[in-house]
Amino acid sequence: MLTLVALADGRAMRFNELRRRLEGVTQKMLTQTLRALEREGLLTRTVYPTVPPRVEYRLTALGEEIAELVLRIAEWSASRTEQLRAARANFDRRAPHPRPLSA
Amino acid sequence: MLTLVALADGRAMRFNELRRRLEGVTQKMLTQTLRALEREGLLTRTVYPTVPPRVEYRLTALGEEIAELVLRIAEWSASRTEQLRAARANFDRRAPHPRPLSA
DNA sequence: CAGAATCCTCACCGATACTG
DNA sequence: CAGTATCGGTGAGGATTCTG
Repeated sequence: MLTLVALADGRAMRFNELRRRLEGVTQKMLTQTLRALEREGLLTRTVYPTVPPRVEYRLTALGEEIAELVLRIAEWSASRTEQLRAARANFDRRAPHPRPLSA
Repeated sequence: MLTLVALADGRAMRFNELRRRLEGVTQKMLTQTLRALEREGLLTRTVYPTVPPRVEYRLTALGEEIAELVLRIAEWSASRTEQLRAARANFDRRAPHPRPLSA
């Protein structure tokens, strides 16, 4: 999801560059996610046989299509953070059916 | 995700009705998902104190906003199933770096 | 730099039984 | 009907180490 957003501007990005942009993601998960997206045909992985190695990831046409849709959701949720936060606070305050963990 | 899509037409739906529409979902997961969505303020849960009980779920205005965005992604992926399938097949055939589990 | 390999934990989820 | 409660396994993912 956010990996797609990080690439949504159409630029090619290197592995650690992505990793920095998606702060908090582990190397394992990023690798795994990129492989999955590559497998779906949403991005291409290009290895330049230099030393040190350089690997670039770039969205395919297919990838850009869905990245745009995902981006819209990201923007929507960013624009609604306050309402969402308020809803959560309200829900937790009124603490419905399953009794909360209030001792 | 799909729970939002199932409610995207704006109708109120009952628990087992949703469960049937989302075939494969367990009762536990559906309950859990509905609670989460309710907590985010994306849907309302209305209990009619009849016997047997009747509980209706309906998207809020906020929920309809995001449901529409999610619906677009669902439609997109439905429209691209063949390309996605082909990409997967191709990827698996060429089986990149991490050696596949081919014995 | 861009990973692969290994180990290990715990929380996710299914299955099952019970209830107002 | 619409849940809650409990148990148990399993696999996702973190941490760490190693490499071309």
